Amino acid sequence: MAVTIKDVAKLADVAPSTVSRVIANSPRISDRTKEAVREAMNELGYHPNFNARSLANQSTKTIGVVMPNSANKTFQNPFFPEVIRGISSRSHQLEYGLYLSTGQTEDEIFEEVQDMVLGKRVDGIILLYSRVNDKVMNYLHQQKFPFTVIGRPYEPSMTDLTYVNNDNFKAAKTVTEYLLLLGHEKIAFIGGNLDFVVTVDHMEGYRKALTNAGIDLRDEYVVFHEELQEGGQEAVIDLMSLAERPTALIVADDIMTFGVMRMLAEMEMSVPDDVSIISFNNVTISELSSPPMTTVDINIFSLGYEAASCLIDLIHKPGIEPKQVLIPHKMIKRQTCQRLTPKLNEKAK
Amino acid sequence: MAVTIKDVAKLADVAPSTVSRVIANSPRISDRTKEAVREAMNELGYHPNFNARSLANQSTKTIGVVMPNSANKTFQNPFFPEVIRGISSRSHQLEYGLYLSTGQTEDEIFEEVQDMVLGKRVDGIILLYSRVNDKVMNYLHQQKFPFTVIGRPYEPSMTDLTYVNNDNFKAAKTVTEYLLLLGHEKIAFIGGNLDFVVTVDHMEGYRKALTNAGIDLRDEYVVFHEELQEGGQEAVIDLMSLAERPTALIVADDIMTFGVMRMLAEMEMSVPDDVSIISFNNVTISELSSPPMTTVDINIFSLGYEAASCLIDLIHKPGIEPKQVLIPHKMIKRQTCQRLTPKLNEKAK
DNA sequence: ATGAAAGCGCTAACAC
DNA sequence: GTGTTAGCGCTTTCAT
Repeated sequence: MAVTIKDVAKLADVAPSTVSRVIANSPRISDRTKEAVREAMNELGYHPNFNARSLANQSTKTIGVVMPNSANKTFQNPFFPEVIRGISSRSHQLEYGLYLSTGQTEDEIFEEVQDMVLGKRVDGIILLYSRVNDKVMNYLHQQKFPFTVIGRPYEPSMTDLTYVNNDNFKAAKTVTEYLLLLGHEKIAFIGGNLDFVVTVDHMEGYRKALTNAGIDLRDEYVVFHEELQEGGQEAVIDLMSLAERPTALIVADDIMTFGVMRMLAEMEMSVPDDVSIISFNNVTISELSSPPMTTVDINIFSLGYEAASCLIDLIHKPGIEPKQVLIPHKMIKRQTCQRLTPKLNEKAK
Repeated sequence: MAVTIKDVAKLADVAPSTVSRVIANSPRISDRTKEAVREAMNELGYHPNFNARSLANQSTKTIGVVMPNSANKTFQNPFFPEVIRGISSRSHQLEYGLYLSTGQTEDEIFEEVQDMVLGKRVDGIILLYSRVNDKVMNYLHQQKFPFTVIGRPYEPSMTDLTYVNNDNFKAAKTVTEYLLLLGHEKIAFIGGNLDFVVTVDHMEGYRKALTNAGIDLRDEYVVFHEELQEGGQEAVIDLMSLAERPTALIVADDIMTFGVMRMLAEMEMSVPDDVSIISFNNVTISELSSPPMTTVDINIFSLGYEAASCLIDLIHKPGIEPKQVLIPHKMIKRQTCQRLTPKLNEKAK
């Protein structure tokens, strides 16, 4: 079909194996022949066939990126383009390609992952989420296939995994303490899907801070919602229907916060005068809410970048120690948090 | 290494070719042997090797997705996850995988694309953008490699391309007319990067509507900005510094609109009381601006879905006629447009 | 320093 | 219906 290594060999008057060595830039080939072969390549417009290479090499130079089921709107979150940008960036540097999962349901994704590993379609996999008791993660683990997780494995027993994560527990704790310092005591927590480990960690941080402060955790103040924007809106309805309205809200995700703020505006409640809000992620549009939201920057790009780094390391040195990378976070104070005034406290009742 | 077709053949006591035929579910194999072979497969846990298949077949069953250079923030737009979701959905149905470009600059991307086609890494390519005089598009075209474009080719002469697009000209024209009907005459246009064909089309639609209405197009009212959110903010500064401020804004992209609205809020100008805004795309967060923005839904998911459909068609039937698919758009009226009152007209001066 | 040849795992043309 | 065999294009011992 196309021009192959043989054609080049013929033209350069050498053996195919020599051409192969030139491609690999083997030091055992004389500069003279290297030159000649390269010339022949150019003349013929030779380009190595990827599949042939992969087959002979048992290596594809591509990494699989597995997203959560895109059936629901999770995927709409600007979080994903940004992690992928991070992964992309590092993969490109290290000359790895990216293969994307396309499944919409958990089962479809599981099938795809099996295909990727058993069919040797990729050299390693990055999991873009960490769900409690996740089939895919268990499978990869048990297959001993190179993979890294963005987030933390749900089981402490999975100590031999490589993952990159934020200290979500601490972030949530700090954020709660911050609100406490501002005088808030009725602090509600609007979490994401409880199946995701990050949600659990947020929850625990929130709980811990309250406990430390000697404040009872009220069940009515803790709600979880899967859907991003709709969830935010529903959560607000639930929370603001309570006899004792919260004066501050901790929201799992910036996009959700947009929903929260929208609904609050509709109720003619003002942020931060009537209620303070702080959330997580600091995606790019976050600074464009009205008012701009206070949030925790979790360094999404780095999460992706490091995950790719670790994975490729894992691929190159199979026996290597599992590594846990913690990406720092940082509170970004903008305009949705305010000191609680006694007057507001009244009003809230 | 792993279990191959030969192992299965041996166990089932047939020839390797028979096993291959069973995989392809060839009708020329008796049900009896099919059963036997399948059993052997299960017993051994056989899974076909992808690379071997691709090599023998000259077909990879994967499609390359090429994004604009992610170095700048273009990529942050929720537009991309959504097109990809569309592409994903269709590809999955048709059992194609997705391979993503990772290059950050135009040159890097070009190199990658060459690799994909020359290295036979993918069977076809979807271009997620359409830039004026784009190297990649030209290359693909000249190589006669199967590809589809989301957007319209910049050259009318490229009549043999398959692409899926919105009628961006018409959408922009309609939107301008709508503002005109609301009594606005000082209508500004905030466009995206002029290198993108969509920007040109928007521009033309805007111009046409004004001309039809007998209104002169003022150069000061037309600004272009590459960066999404920052661009929106800068544009507002420029526009509102004019002696005669516009009373209405047409913004190329919802995300930009967030920036626009943020800046307007900072200037204490109210939307839609002081200025009306209408924009394009209707990404998911669009309804969560305050106030919720009026925008044109361009059906992003369908753009991706159809692009994948067309491409795979192109791959299966090489000689097929090029096709142009037009995805309908729809104005979504929310709360950022208002009839111009004489009083407002005064104020604007 | 280079060549010959086997093999990566699968498909397909050709036999029977 | 099923087996034989020759590739697909590259890498990699093993010779020399």
